[in-house]
Amino acid sequence: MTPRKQSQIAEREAAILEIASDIISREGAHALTMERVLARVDFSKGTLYNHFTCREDLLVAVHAQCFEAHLSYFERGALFRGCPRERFAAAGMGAQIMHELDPRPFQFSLNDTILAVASERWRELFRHYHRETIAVFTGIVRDALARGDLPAGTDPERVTLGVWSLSCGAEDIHESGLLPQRLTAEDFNRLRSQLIETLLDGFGWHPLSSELDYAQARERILREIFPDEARKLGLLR
Amino acid sequence: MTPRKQSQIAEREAAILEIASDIISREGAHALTMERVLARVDFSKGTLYNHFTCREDLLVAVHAQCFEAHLSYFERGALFRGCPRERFAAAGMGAQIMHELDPRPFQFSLNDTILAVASERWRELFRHYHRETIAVFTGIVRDALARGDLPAGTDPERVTLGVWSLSCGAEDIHESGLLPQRLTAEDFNRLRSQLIETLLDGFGWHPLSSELDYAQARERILREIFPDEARKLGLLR
DNA sequence: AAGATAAATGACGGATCGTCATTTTTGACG
DNA sequence: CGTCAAAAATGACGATCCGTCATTTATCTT
Repeated sequence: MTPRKQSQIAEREAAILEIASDIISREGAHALTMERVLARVDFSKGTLYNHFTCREDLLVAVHAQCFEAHLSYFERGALFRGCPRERFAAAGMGAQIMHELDPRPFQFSLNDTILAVASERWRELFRHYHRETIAVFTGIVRDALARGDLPAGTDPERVTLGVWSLSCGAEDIHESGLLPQRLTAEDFNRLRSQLIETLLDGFGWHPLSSELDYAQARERILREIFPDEARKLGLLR
Repeated sequence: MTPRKQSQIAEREAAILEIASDIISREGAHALTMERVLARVDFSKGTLYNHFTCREDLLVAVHAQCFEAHLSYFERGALFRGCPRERFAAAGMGAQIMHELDPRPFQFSLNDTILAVASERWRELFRHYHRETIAVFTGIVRDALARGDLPAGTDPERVTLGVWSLSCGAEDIHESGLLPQRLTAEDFNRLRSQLIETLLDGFGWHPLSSELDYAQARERILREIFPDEARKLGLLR
């Protein structure tokens, strides 16, 4: 296979994913159909099915890509020079910043049955990024445990699972439109962050949110880790 | 309309909901199609569409029914004679017991777009039970606030939202099969309960889980509130 | 240039959706 | 009971979407 040809195929794949992602962000996952992708593309159905074995496969691929995009932000946040609890918050802020730069509603959880019918290629990529993401957060929790910031015997995976669940669940509920009062995206993100901090307080992770100046920590994180993005969003300078 | 006729229509509706619920619990919501419901019923498509305007409408109706079924258990738990924190736990146990008696995987959150296309009848019924359920929990939180068990100024709705999010999110993640280790339903329920208790500790809701004998509280709740169900499940006597 | 391999095509059968003109049932009333 | 209007039930229909596969086209090898 000539490189020319290879890159053409890769471009096409990227284009499909871009279109699929656009449809999902505009109208939700249920609106993603192969026919609609085809309508916005200049090659045939058979070629589309060479890249993605079925509708679910494409859905998983979009999710995997989204995970990949988030992961780099999580990792940057985890590099913040501060105590583990600040680093954990910084990693979370990474996702929020990314979301504000490119606001695509996104569920990080995929149904079992959807994953099952997807191709091995995309399913494993999705699982890979999922594991990597969990690992970033769990790594920070382990650091906190090593320093004695968390009670000995705390299961690091349980902390991550709790935060992850809370985050996904809040997203779900927000998207269902069933919240008593309608919140702006910004208010909702603040609420979610506060709930996560409350949960971490519940684990006894020091310094507790009452012992930490969050406004200042947030300022430092933005300045030191996400300066360009923060400026672009008008959060800095 | 003669009563004979009316009850026949009501029976039919119940039958449809039962079949739909069965399909969903066996194969997931994606497997619910009008055609498959029709295949298990002895009347025609047009009649089915007299009861439910579209697939999504039926989905919302099933969810509303499930909410209704849970609500009575939540309410029973809330009547437990104990401190608010115990009552909150008792309400949650109600849902678990019901789930074990009739194990149907269930998401309490419905997509915005699904609710939007459903008929007003079922959508409003769903919203009604949703609000009622939230109100049960939020009522207990208010009682705790009134007694000074929670820090003054705590927003009761935020507590409920946090618990609800955590609960739904954990369910999602469990069903995605992405947990590192595979958990039994029982282990998962225990894990979820513990995460919720941790979150409530984070809110500073006294008595904290460390200050309370949970095994004993659980025993009392089963004995006093859910004696029949607990015995049937072999949790008592 | 010819043959072999890989990629692309789109027509097709099948499932499902939701509609609606038509038929059947029901109930009210003389 | 017979008539007739309203209500309920029917199922054929057009439309959308799925995923396949025999065929055509492009690319590579020698």
